[in-house]
Amino acid sequence: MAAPERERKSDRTRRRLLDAAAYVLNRRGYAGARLTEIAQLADLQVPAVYYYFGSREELLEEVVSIGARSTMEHVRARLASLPPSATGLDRVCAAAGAHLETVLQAAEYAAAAVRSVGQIPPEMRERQLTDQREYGALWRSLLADAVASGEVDPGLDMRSARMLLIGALNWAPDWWDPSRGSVAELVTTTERFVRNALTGPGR
Amino acid sequence: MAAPERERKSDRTRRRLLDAAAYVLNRRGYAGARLTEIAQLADLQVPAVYYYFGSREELLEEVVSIGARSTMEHVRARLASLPPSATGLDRVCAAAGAHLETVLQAAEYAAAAVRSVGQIPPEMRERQLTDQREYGALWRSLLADAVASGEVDPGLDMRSARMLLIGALNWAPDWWDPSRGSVAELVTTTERFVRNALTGPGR
DNA sequence: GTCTATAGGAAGATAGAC
DNA sequence: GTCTATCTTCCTATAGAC
Repeated sequence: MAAPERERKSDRTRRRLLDAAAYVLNRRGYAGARLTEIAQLADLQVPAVYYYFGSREELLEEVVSIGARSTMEHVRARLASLPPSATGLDRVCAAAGAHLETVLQAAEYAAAAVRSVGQIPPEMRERQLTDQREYGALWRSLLADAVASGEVDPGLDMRSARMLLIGALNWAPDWWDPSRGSVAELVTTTERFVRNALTGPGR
Repeated sequence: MAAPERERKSDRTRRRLLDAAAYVLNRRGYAGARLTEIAQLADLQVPAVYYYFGSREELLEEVVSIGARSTMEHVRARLASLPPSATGLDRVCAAAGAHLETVLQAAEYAAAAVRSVGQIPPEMRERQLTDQREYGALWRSLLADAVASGEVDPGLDMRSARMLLIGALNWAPDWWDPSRGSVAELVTTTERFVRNALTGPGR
């Protein structure tokens, strides 16, 4: 029995709420994300939110959590798809491209996660810290590998370089205008930019 | 007559309010910047704010405006101080370093301006657009010069590269921890990072 | 599941005393 | 200049009908 995994209506409504919350969170910031606006976007009245989530905070936290996880998954999947011949630097560039794709399109969630980190309440940040550290560790090891294989400019402090890199990617939702070009084009320039930045001059 | 330009008490209070607003704006985002918190930080009660500013919005807008201008001025000053022998790329790197210095230390204002752009109300953004365009134009011309003198990797789309670059700089306040190193060190790595990113590989 | 009605609180803003 | 008291609005959250 048990019909095919058809998504129940309830699940779809819940997802509509999360989608709406991610959208609003991106545009208004954490404090500015009002339930009225979120509910309206999801074609509901405010009280319906409380059928699905215990509180406004719980809803927003789930958005941030989904965003953080999906970015990590997308990056991991991209890395897994690379041929064994890929160098450490190739892997870094691929990760950068995948991260960028996620914050730009895969969902508003990733952008929301990334951009409201600085504004969420302390206890919530605490809970998200595990995921963040895991993602930070992934990048650290990617860069360490590239350094170890001698592909990276030794004149760079790796912690700073890593953060500059991630900053460049995370800021993209702020200025990127889909009508001015495809994600793919931007990803191409970005991967080149990253490769240049890390490789350095005369080798 | 007319005593030396001693700052009046009123001016000092006004500045305290602006400082407090910049601080809060950075940490809470645009919607989260409450007058109660701002006033408290400035050792005042909320109504006193209205003696100096017409509204909460007016106060926050002045913070953003000061931030945008001071970044531009700092960058301009740095560029003016370079020897005529500086190449286009040298100038780009110097501008990046100056921009970074400003958002990291010169004031909370610059960081506030840069980081809440995405959250401020539309009419306010409209008014700030002139300054932003001017700053954008400055960067465009810096990069165009560097391209013209053949110092830049022709494989890069310049608009994307410019935005990635500025993003990397603007994100720094989010992760930079003064206790882990000096601004000067970070500036050094950043200038190298930028030079690498734009120069490209084998020349 | 989703609504209407409403409680409870907090925020921006004003009035007017000092 | 700065305060206390207060108005109004808006938001989160709950009660309870359908």
